[in-house]
Amino acid sequence: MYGMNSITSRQQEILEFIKQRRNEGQPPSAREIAEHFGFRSPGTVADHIAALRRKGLLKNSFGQARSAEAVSPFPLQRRPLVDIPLYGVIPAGFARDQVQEAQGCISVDVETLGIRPTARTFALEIRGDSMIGRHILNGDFAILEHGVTPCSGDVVAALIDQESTLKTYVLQKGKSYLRAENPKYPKLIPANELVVQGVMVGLIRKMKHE
Amino acid sequence: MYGMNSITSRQQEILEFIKQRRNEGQPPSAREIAEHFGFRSPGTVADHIAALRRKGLLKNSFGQARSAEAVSPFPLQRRPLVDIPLYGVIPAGFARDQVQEAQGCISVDVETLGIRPTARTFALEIRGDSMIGRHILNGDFAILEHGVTPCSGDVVAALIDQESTLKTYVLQKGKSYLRAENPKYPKLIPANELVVQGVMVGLIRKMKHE
DNA sequence: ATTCATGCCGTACATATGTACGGTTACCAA
DNA sequence: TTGGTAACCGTACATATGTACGGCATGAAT
Repeated sequence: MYGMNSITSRQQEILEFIKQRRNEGQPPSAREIAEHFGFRSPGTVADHIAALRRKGLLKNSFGQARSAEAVSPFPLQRRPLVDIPLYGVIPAGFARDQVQEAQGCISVDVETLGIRPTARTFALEIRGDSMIGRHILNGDFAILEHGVTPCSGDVVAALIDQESTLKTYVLQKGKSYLRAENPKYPKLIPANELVVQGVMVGLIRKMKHE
Repeated sequence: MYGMNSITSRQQEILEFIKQRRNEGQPPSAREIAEHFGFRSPGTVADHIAALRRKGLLKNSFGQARSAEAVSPFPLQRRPLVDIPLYGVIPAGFARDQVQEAQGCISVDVETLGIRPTARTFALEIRGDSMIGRHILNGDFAILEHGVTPCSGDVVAALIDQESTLKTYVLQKGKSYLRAENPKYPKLIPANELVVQGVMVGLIRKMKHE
């Protein structure tokens, strides 16, 4: 006996192909796999699928079209994703079904950010360095959640002068303020009449690297 | 005529269902949609699919199983994802097919991080505050790319004393050093003999928020 | 009243797709 | 040699699945 438990290079190729196609859209059908590798028989693919199943590397439902799914090289390979709409400026009102203003979309798996798919989650590109004291930089993407009551010390997005800005929410002696985390912006703004658009729950930074 | 161009609530429901199922794994078949909504005819689903296509909200290939795909409410709805293995400590050697040591997996869409799917991308959970000067905190996840030659000023992961640490790579007078970005760690380590494991290209932060 | 889109039912059909079965070749091990 | 696995080919067959066609009811617009 040889290669009983380890994966062969051919099987590796096929597994990679399936994973790739899944990420691009649909998992491939058996005949699509056959065509890609030049097989003239769908049975050949079935053999490989069976081998990959035996070795616990692939999962698929019996008789279901395009159901091949790679079992995690990692404990959990594909987790539920959230599609987070990306706004440049937060609109004043949150109309539930008006997502037209979204400028883009960020997809991150839920586990990574520790977010429950609230559907009230959105992203905001940071402008300025007013929150550098909290290590939030210009160009970062803040992940926020709408409809959560902020605690003191939370970073929140609020609408000030038609512009949404990120600030620290401070509760002091029963009064709430917004504080910038940069000595250049020493202002403490009363937050009584302000609309808090969301509480920050995560951050994504893209390093400029050309 | 009424409702010619706008989407009806029923169609909205079906579109949402398709999008949800896509995110969870496979797009649904027509009969699965029918079952979910209590339709007793696949033709009903076909009608809705046709309507959604007419309105440019759905895309699907003719005759292909499970190919329903929502056309972006955003410019691009589902983009290619990268599955980034998450290591606690980077192993000394990078064996191409040994991914067992991965402790988890982060899924982010490529566009967001501006990464080409190099398959040599990995993630690392930050320990310590040695890079606080670059606004990288304890508990952050660094996204790194292996096999890239670092430029001066890049943040890199290097293996020091069996531990991988994040440092700034500095090229000075033809010599290369590693520098911590924290006054508490004022050391400048010669990088000649060091193995640079990867260059940092992105960062993901999860705010502790219970 | 007439027309048209929506929203559904049933049935039927074409094909896309998974799966089974038998055969072939090559390689490795006992 | 004998046995087992891998890796293919061909040809079926069962079913999963998309699609077409005709029909019915409702509500809105003309």
